[in-house]
Amino acid sequence: MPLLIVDDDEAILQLVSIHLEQAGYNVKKASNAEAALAFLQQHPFDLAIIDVMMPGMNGFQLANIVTKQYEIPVILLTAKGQIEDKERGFGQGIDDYIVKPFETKELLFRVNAILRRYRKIHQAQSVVGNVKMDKDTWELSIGEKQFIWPMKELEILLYLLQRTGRNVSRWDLIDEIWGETLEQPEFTLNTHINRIRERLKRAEATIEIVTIRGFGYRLEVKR
Amino acid sequence: MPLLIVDDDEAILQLVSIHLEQAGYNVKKASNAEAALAFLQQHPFDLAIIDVMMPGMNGFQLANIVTKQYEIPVILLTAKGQIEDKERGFGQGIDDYIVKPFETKELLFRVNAILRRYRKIHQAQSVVGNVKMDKDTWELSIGEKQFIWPMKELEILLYLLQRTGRNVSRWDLIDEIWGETLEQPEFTLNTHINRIRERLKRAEATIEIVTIRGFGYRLEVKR
DNA sequence: TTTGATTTATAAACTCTATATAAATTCAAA
DNA sequence: TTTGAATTTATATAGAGTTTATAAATCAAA
Repeated sequence: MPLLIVDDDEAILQLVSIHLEQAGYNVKKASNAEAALAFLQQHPFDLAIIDVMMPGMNGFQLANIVTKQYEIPVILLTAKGQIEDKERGFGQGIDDYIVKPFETKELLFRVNAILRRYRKIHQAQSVVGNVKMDKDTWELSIGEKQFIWPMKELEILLYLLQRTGRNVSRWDLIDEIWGETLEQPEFTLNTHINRIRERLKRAEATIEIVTIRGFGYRLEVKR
Repeated sequence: MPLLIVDDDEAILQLVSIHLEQAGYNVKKASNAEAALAFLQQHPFDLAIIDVMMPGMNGFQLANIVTKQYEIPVILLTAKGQIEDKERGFGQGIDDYIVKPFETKELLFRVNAILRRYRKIHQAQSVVGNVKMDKDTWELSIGEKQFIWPMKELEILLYLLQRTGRNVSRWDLIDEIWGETLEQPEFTLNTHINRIRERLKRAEATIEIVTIRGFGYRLEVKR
């Protein structure tokens, strides 16, 4: 899960990212607000950790943009003296504060907590392996990249994603995706499955569609 | 966003205005109440920061006029000994006090907070790539140049800007921009998108509108 | 009269489906 | 166990149909 951490202090950047990466997160580092915004424009993140005190645009301003525009939770890092900042940030979309100096364990704990909470709310996503798909907007990301695929292929992939690890019959799939109206449903489905496989391979997805001969398909996580 | 700061102390005037300008505000300076009133008559302001202790008309009197007559929020700057002044001002439209000496950062926080409260919009600008748009004034700049575009196109662009990197359905867009009343919404939207693209290209914007066939559009930063 | 918004008309692009052909698997018979 | 026909699935390609883009015309408002 991609996180963004923004701090002008290189040491903290390193320290924090090492620990978060160890915990399985994908961490991008920015040493100022401008760099952070650039990252945000390129990739989707699930959470941002932002230092309040920075040269140029400060953490509060950045946090505001992040919460409003990108709608992801934010954790602010604030120095000891500025605890009153808390009041100013809460209720503005800031999800948590951590006062420097802090234990990395504590940070990790909070990150986990927030993401857990947040994911419950935003459960419009199907995630399997390194493939993530948003049911509402059809946004598809594989690894860090976002992809634009033809609709039919997205529909089929979603159907399979939602049944990962289970056998899905050809006819269930055909019924679900097409209803009745298809003259040569068998071959048409073949074609689509074939194309999806190609794309998954090209995108280096960690999932694959396995053929269940005589029955249908099954989506699995590669290992 | 235009702010007015009134103080007889030239040093403070300078210090504060530099910081506020850095934060993206448009700051006008007045060194006494008379000059301040002259400014207020000429230009609309969104907030005034006023020193209590001034030669001639004092800060309280000025603040009263400002809040009553121009109906904008006021922050009073008060020296350490005069904290009892607080009682005098609150309930009169004074929104906040700051005691000298103060951190410019603190002032900035309060300014942001108050403006937010007042106009509910706080991040009045959308910035993506080299495109910047002010939601209040519809000012649009691409690179260094400013542009005047037709309203409909600005509305659509803003909607997309605020959802950069996300897929936006045609119908969300149409609903948002037009509501219901449109006979051929599909084609109308096409036309507008087309024009926006032309203009973005001519202005050498670093963003582009990508088509999500069968769904809608998505605004992205070019690379 | 000029500018912006919408509609209409036409062109272009892309998806989907169908078809053709190849490859793989199954199964039965030798 | 091997072989080969039958069956199922994979892959490649092309045409039909749909969606979107573009250009031009009309309408409305300033």
